Amino acid sequence: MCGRARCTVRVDAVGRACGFSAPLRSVNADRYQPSYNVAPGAHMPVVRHDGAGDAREPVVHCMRWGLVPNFAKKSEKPDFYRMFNARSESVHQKISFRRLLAKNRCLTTVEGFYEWKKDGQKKQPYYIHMQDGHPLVFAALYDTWESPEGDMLYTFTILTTRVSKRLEWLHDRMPVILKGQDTIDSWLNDNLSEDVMKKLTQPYEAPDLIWYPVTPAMGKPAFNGPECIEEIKPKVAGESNIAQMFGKQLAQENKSHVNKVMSQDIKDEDFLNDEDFKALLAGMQPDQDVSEAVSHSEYSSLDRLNTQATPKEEAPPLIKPETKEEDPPLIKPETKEEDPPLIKPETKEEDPPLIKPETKEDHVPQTNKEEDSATAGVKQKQSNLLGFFSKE
DNA sequence: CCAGACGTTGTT
DNA sequence: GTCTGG
DNA sequence: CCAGACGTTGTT
DNA sequence: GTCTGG
Repeated sequence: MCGRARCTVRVDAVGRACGFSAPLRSVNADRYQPSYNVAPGAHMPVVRHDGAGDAREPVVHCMRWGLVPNFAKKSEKPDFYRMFNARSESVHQKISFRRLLAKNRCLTTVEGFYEWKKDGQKKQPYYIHMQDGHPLVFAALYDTWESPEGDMLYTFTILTTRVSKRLEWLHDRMPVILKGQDTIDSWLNDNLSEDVMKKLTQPYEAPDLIWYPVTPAMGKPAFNGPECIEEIKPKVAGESNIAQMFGKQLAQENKSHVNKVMSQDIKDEDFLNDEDFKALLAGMQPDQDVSEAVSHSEYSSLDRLNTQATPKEEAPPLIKPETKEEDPPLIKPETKEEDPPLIKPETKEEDPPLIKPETKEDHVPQTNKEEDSATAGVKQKQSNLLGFFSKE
């Protein structure tokens, strides 16, 4: 599945990432805060078609992740976590999604997403992304919901599918990644047959989708800087020492067949690098000044790629997830503070202060007051097609 | 007819 | 909105 | 998705 | 465990 992502793509690069050569009009771009750790509820750039007939055109519309269906009760707060994913296998038999298939398909682009793999008690997050740093294009559906105040809320959900063979050891679901222009166009334009649908929702198998472990600190949504995607050495039971060496070696082998994806011309400037991001946090415009940066964006961090980043095509998982668990490493790693002893010593001496030390932690942006924008509501003109999705 | 649900994970 | 359950 | 809280009384 | 918040 997909419940967390890095979304730092610039709004003006989203269209290109989806294969549009001309710049796209944008809607509510101001609400989008690029982040290395977006969760449902956040605003993200989405490409959808707006208008009908001759006026029909693709736009980059910043919407909130997590579908709030049109019929949601106005009496309660919108819940962005209930439907942030939609299973592609069942999407046409689910009431909440089926209605969106004809006219409300859209795309969203992220540089990568996170999955947590449980290793015993611990959960280790991994960052999954294209080896060359290009954004991933996800298939998505959007809907609108009118708030009690009369504002129109746009939300979307990301389609998921079973995982590719390669990703199997990590997880069992993954987002529907559209690969290639034909696939993207197919999803966006109004001609979906069952066959096409099936083809589009195949799990992404190519070896240029890679992953590595990242700091567990990114589990906290407020931890949303570039550190989120820094590779760490997994301190995971069963994945240390030998396994790591193996992974490293394998990753190197795999480096030999890196291939380029899509024929588009995506440049460094399309991504927020660390400098841009810091500037952004500081309230500056990413575009102005901010050195020329570039230096160590995607690519330098890619050089540090190692550890079982890329399991082989059909090779079984390097590390058998179930096989280990309690296996002590051959060589005792240096003192791990986190290591739970077999028997819990009661040394746990956390004296609760009478008064909670104030958790200075968040500077979380303000609440979004979905104000009435000049945006016209979508004129949904029902039209032809789609007798298809009435199967069971 | 009206009322109520409408979704995804992951877990042992 | 649209489907299921009573 | 993960993180963090999870309660009452009565008070200035 | 279960709910809320981001």
